[in-house]
Amino acid sequence: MPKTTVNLMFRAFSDRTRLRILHLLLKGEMCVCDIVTITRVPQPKASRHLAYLLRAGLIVKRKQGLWAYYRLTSAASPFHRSLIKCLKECFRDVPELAGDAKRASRTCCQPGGCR
Amino acid sequence: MPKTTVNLMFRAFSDRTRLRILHLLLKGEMCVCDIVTITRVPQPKASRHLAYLLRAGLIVKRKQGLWAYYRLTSAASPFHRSLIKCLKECFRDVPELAGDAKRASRTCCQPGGCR
DNA sequence: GGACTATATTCGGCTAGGCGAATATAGTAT
DNA sequence: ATACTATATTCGCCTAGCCGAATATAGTCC
Repeated sequence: MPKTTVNLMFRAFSDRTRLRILHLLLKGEMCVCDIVTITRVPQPKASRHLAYLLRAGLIVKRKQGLWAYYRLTSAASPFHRSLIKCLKECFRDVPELAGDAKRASRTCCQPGGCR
Repeated sequence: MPKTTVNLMFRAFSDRTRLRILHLLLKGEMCVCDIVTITRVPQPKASRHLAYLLRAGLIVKRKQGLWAYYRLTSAASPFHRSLIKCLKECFRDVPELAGDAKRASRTCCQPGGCR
């Protein structure tokens, strides 16, 4: 029985680290080093989860020189849109998200990234 | 790191069988034997997934004599409500759901269940 | 009591997936 | 070339969780 996109997406949301990354990307494109700085997650771990999200079709990658920028894919289906809504709404239910948001506001995170 | 309710709920939605069961329960309360008949899933497997959904706080159980009836919990948080919206919207993205719906309409599934 | 029914749980085996640590890749700079 | 930076991947280990098969529980009926 092959897995549906729906299953993959739910699964992607079910990990705490991935949820944090996805939530960060709600604000827009972000490079790996910013994600690592903000979440304080070891870099290989962040990259692994980003690869997972990429496979699930939830994010896209843009390579520029040495940097890799990720952003959420634009939601094509109503299902995908609702899922993003869930993401926004779980802010108060996941403890780490507040701390991430605070650190994100202090991190440059301009268009153009960590430079 | 303890798991949040959010994580548990997403995880609960990430299994195909559970998604089918949850989708059935959108129509209202249902007993295990109806779920088994409609989904054609082996009974122990259905019970196992129902136990999982119970732990995740997504459904509640009502025991009446020999029968066990399950229904969705009423969504308390905005997050939970959006998640249920996702459930409704993934109908066309998960192949089995159409067949389940067809069989559900042929099954009695009245208030009072399979009897 | 025994037989029957509906549901739940346990067991063993297998796979997915999480982690830290180490290493690889690849672009930039000198 | 070397050195440095950002990111990705691999490795080995461990846990969660899925499955079918078998068994247990528990309520009903005779």
